[in-house]
Amino acid sequence: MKVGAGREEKEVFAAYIAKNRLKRSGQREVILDTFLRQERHLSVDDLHQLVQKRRPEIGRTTVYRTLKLLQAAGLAQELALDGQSRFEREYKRAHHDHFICKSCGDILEFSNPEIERIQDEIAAGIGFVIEGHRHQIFGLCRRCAARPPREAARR
Amino acid sequence: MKVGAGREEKEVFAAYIAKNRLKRSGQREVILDTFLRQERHLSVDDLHQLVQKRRPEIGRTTVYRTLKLLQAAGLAQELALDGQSRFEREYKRAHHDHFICKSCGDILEFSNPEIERIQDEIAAGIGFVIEGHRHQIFGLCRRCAARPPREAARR
DNA sequence: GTTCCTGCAAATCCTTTGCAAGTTC
DNA sequence: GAACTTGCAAAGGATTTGCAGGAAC
Repeated sequence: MKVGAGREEKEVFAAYIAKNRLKRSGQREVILDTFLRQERHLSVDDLHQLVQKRRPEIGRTTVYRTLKLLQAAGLAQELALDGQSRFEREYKRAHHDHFICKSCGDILEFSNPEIERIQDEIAAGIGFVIEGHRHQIFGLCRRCAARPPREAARR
Repeated sequence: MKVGAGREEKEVFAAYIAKNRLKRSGQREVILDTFLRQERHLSVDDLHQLVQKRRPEIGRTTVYRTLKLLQAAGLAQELALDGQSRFEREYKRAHHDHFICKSCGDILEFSNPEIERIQDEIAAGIGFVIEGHRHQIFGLCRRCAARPPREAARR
């Protein structure tokens, strides 16, 4: 991640806090900063663990709650997977969908304007007003597909 | 649903039972029959309630377990939504994806070969082997979109 | 008889909520 | 000091599992 990146997002968060008459707190600062330093798609637990390395006393509940704020502020986006949700940065990022490797759990992004266009077209055809969508493709990533029947990694 | 429909599926289920040395049971029969009579996308609870009208003593657990069998036999497909799963008939039905109305909960189906083709193309490009996908579009169905800000119906 | 099924209650898993104590403004 | 936050424990909701009793083969 680029040096200095995240500054803008921190300002957005500060503005969100101010606008909604909420309060700043050390926990929120650490959670946001930790979140911004990651490129991966983090589960709440992933983030909580990273946060605890810096401030062991911060609880999982606070991570859940802060993530809700980040979503409301447009900084984080939830990726609703099967068992648990994962979160990724959203600020100034273009819309995209995901490939999810069932073997190693890796998540790859993709986007295609043509698919979006067709979706809109079909929706318009039936009078459906789109508010959001979830397009996830499951399977094996290149590496896992290459590694034959061996056993699956984590997950 | 057409008269007599479901017969084929019952045969498929019987074959599945036999092949796997499982046993037939009244519960399974009623659950399958009830499932086949529905066109909607049923939650486990929906199905359980319908089943109980015919055989009040059948428990939810058995419905869960039978639904797993139906999936394994290729007769039912799970639609993994946010809070709870819903199930739809799968046997000899073409692949399709869903529009889900956030207001009335209605689920509409759609399919587009072009989207599937593009997906395959992108996957091939990154060496990803597709095993399945979930493509759900949320928003408001025609009727709910027409009915302005009034309050939302069920969920 | 053996093996499979069933229903209940209990257990899981992830996420949310109640609450008393601690912070921020 | 009022209003918001926090962390813990408890609550929730959907789904699964342990188990003893009951069917099917």
